[in-house]
Amino acid sequence: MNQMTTPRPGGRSARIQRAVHHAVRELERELPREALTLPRIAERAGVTPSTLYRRWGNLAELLADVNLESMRPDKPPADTGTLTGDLQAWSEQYYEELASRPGQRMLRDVLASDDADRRRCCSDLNRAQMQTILQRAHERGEAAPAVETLMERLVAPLIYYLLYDAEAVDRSHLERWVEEAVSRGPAGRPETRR
Amino acid sequence: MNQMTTPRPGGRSARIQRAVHHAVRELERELPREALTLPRIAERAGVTPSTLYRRWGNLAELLADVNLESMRPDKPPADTGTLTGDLQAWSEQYYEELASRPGQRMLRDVLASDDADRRRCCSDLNRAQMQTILQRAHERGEAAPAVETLMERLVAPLIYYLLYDAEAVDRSHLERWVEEAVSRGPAGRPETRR
DNA sequence: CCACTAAAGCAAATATTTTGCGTTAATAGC
DNA sequence: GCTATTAACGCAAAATATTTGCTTTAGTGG
Repeated sequence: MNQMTTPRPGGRSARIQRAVHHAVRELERELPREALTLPRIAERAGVTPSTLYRRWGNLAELLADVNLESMRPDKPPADTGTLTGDLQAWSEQYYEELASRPGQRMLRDVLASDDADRRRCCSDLNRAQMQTILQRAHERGEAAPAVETLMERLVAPLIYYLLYDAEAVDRSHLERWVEEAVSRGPAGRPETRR
Repeated sequence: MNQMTTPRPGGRSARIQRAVHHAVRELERELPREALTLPRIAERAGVTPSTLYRRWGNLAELLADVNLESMRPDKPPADTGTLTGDLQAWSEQYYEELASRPGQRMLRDVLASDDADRRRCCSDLNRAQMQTILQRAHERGEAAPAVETLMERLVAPLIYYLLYDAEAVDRSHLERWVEEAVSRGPAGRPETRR
């Protein structure tokens, strides 16, 4: 059921997968969420609905699959020269992306998925970005917290507010979370090991 | 669309709402999620499906409404005598509740809702629990952090992991989050004001 | 190039959602 | 209390969406 592993990648299946993903992205831009229907997607992709039902099971899983792909970052986080700067830049762009109408929809559609692997994968994308930023800090010789500290102090609050009350967040929140993440808590001094 | 404000609370509407909520809770225990269908709920509640479509719009919003009610705590958090103890107890029971199969479903169904007020309400339930615990700490004369600190350092990481990777959490995580939440970060000393 | 089979297409059978309209019952004004 | 008003419900027909059995197509391995 997971599209990560396309069986028979060498032709029709892959072609259809691309067509369907493309159709979903187009229709997500054109239609309000409640008008997104599986037969409509099938028609746009030039495929019969039963193909989609057989491959993805239902609309929710299809959207989760496509949106997870859309959330995959196309470029590594911006390099601003400092750990704090990198985190600040990352959090701002991440917030912009997920606070938007389509972003909110993506986030919710992915998290609504029944597939635990898919959800974990989504978190791993965030973690990988944090790793990249920490790796750079390390190379510069900056003291840097553990990756889980960044997940708990920056990513988690950010996602929490994006999900429950996106409007309540502003730049000052992001700055505070970044600051508190890099200066680590009293429970542990800043760590340098990657 | 929101059930918080039942129009004509004085009779049939309220009766039907109760019957429907009850039917959903029963069927959630009896059936796997994908078998939960709106006509089935209507039948169990002794109501015609069109009533449900007209009042709630679709299955997702109905489930979100019912599950939000289910998440409303029936009793205040346990009083263990200390702030740390209260937070530890609360986080353990909250984790137990939401890491379970039905808990995971509740959480996702509520957060999948389109209704921003409903989602915010869900967060406010958590915040109110934290407030209660802080209020007690204050009465005992304990130093205590601001409520938002608890939200960011304890509630947010907890929810984040429950959503993305519930199996990755164990008691030691909870203990750490509690500890780091009460000892506040370097960015601000423990606060006493409520 | 052929045999095999996973995946797609097609179409009939089900199930669901939506809608128009008549009916019921809660509420407000008297 | 009694009546007028109207929100919400029930019913049933129509429109959509989903499931399923069977056929066809086209990758893949020999």
